[in-house]
Amino acid sequence: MPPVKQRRRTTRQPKQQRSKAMVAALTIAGARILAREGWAGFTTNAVAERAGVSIGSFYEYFRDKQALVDAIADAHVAQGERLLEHAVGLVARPPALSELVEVLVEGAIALHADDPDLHSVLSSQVPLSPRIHKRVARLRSELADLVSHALQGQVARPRLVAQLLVDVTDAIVHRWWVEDDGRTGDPRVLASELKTMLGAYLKHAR
Amino acid sequence: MPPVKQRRRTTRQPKQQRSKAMVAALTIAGARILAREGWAGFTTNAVAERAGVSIGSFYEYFRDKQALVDAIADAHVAQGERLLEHAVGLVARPPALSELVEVLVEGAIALHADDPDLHSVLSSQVPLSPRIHKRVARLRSELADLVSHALQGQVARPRLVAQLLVDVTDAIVHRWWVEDDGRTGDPRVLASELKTMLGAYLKHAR
Amino acid sequence: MPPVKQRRRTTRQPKQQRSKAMVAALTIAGARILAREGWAGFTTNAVAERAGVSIGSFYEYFRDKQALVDAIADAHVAQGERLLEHAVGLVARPPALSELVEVLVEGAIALHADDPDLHSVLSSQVPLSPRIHKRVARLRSELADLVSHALQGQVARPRLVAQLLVDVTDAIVHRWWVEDDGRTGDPRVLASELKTMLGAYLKHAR
Amino acid sequence: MPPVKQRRRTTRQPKQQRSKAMVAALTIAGARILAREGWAGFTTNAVAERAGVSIGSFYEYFRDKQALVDAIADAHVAQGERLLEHAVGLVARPPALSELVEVLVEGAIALHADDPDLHSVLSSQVPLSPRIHKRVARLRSELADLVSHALQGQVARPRLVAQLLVDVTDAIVHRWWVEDDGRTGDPRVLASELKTMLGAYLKHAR
DNA sequence: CATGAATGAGAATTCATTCAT
DNA sequence: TATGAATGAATTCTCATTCAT
Repeated sequence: MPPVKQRRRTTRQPKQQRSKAMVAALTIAGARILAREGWAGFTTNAVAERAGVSIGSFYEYFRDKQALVDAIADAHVAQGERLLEHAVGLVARPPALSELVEVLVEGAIALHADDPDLHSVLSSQVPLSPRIHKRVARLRSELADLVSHALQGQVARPRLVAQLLVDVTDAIVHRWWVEDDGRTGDPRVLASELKTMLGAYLKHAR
Repeated sequence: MPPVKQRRRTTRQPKQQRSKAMVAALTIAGARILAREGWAGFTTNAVAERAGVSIGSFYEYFRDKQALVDAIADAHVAQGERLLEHAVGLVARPPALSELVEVLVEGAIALHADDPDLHSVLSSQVPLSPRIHKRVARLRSELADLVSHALQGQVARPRLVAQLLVDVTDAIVHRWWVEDDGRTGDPRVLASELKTMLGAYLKHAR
Repeated sequence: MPPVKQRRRTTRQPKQQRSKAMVAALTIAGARILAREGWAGFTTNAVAERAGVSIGSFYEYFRDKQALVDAIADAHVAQGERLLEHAVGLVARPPALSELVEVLVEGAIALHADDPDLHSVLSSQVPLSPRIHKRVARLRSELADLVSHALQGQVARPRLVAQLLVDVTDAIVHRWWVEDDGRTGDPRVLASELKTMLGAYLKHAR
Repeated sequence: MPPVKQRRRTTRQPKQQRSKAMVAALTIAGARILAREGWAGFTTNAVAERAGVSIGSFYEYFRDKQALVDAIADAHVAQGERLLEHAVGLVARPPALSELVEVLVEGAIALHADDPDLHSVLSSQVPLSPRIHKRVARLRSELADLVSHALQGQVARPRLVAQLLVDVTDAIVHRWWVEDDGRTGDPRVLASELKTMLGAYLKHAR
């Protein structure tokens, strides 16, 4: 990006600034309504009102309702990506296998602990566009690549093993943390047992 | 003006042949629409039309839209229960650990291979009543009991291990067969690796 | 009516017998529903069910819903007529003015005490056909004639006075007994004062 | 499927000019339809169409159909209150008994001469909410208080007498002017006789 | 650009009535 | 005649979206 002159600092790109603020306000308002009232309460008028914006402006910034849904989902996934990047930064290179399991499971839990109501509604009621599904799939895939890299030389077929680790961890934590009806039992105990399972698997795959 | 609610609303039980046929036709039509067009296309008028029945008849047999949703979900879960019972019947008593893993994973796959589009819509868009959630939870719980019983004396804390086996298998198969956008890779290969993982875990837990 | 031979006593006019029973059952069932659930709960299917008759038979005996409403109203008015005839039979000929007032007011009260819920619904919610309105008007008119006759020679313009007596009594008792929201006060005290008023009027008109 | 009820439902207060005009247009259109076609023709779509407004706008200004009914009834009662206040203003303080009777009867007639078709439908077909019933009861009660005050020192038990005067006058005029099917006779003649009756009563009660 | 009143297609549901058996 | 399953027009109400100001 070419350096910008110091002049006109206070008024630079007022349109884009304003636009971004508007989009952010609507996205946040929408996420809140979705989390608190579910899909049934999520109407464009309700979102605009909560964002303190006219319904006309809503349609200035979003083509239609689905566009807002996508923006909310995008933001949620992006937040997940950020959490993940952060966690990855904390890991020793290369990590010990036991550390890998620990980080994977705790990372998944942290991920699902972030705005769990929104996460729940998003995954069980909201019609997400294929783009969002792809993005989530890509995120998992990249994570599997990372894990695969860490497993190089330690297990046979590291990519496959990595894929399994990531998918199992995410799927099971999702079920225990967001889908459960209180039937399954203490999720912390289960998570501990999950680590045992993954550890045993890695030891065996070595 | 909607009349004050105080009708007996029998919604005549489907005792007669004809009634059963009607309920079946509507349930099937509804399931087909749900599978093909998703929740958005699932309107009472569309279901009645596809079933070749008047909208009035729809409400003769179902109290309201939710009742049909429940019937569809019930039928789907019942089909799952039937598959499960069948699979259980095929298992040696007591099964070898390797057989247990085999049956669990293949059973889960068979379960999710049954009308996967419907299964997908049902689990990600449709507002299911608590009764259905309970029923699914109970099904899983009973399966875990079964597995737990088979593990008696072979592992420490069999109920916990069984719970983990069942939940992991179901969650991961659900993801691969129902949620996946074609990113993950060949699910058969993954399933095979899953068996390896569960086998390693059981061996370790012994 | 020509004398009927004694033969075929037990089976005479089975059709008309049955028909009358049917009409009566439906009329009574309809009246009960109207009284208990109001106009909102008064559906043809509900009436047929309560009468233990199929909806098809309903339409065998009544052209449409309005015909049943009219039958119910007719029966209610007829019951009123019967009460009136009875009361008239008890009155001295000619009655003293004070007795006349007494009988009028107490008669009106008795009239309104008969199935007051039905009476209330009939007069404030149900769309009655003009025929019924006419019949009620005629009943009042005939009563006024009766009263007028009793007043002959005792007051000037007896028909006018009679009309006023009848209308005032009926209107005010209707208001106090069926329309009142519990604001007006003790209706027995008011009724007593009403008699005072009517008495004073008759004395003055003499 | 009707969304779960939890909206704020402001039904924006008619603060602005435009809003008031809208509410007025819908109320008037509703009153016209009620008067001309009765409760049966009174559908929300018919009202909106007659008001030259979309059905959506109807629900922007009225929570539901009952809210419009209430508004129409409120407006009708308010008109009655206005007439009454006006009439009261014209009365000498304290009025002679004969003037009191005159004002009461003529006031009641004026009241019932205002939109008699609407008045009729409102009192015999429309399901009015308790609030409206209370308001009408209060209006009568206040009128009785007024009359009672005027009767102080002129009759024994003025409140009771006042109550009777007001109730009789209102009930009988209601019957003659809005319920009558042309059977009763010339209402003006009857009204004159009514005054005679009330006058005789008051003279006697003195 | 922003506003928010207005729109109207569309969804759920009811119930008087019919007609094949 | 009796039955009652079936019908479908009609009704209430919602909410995504537009457009005049």
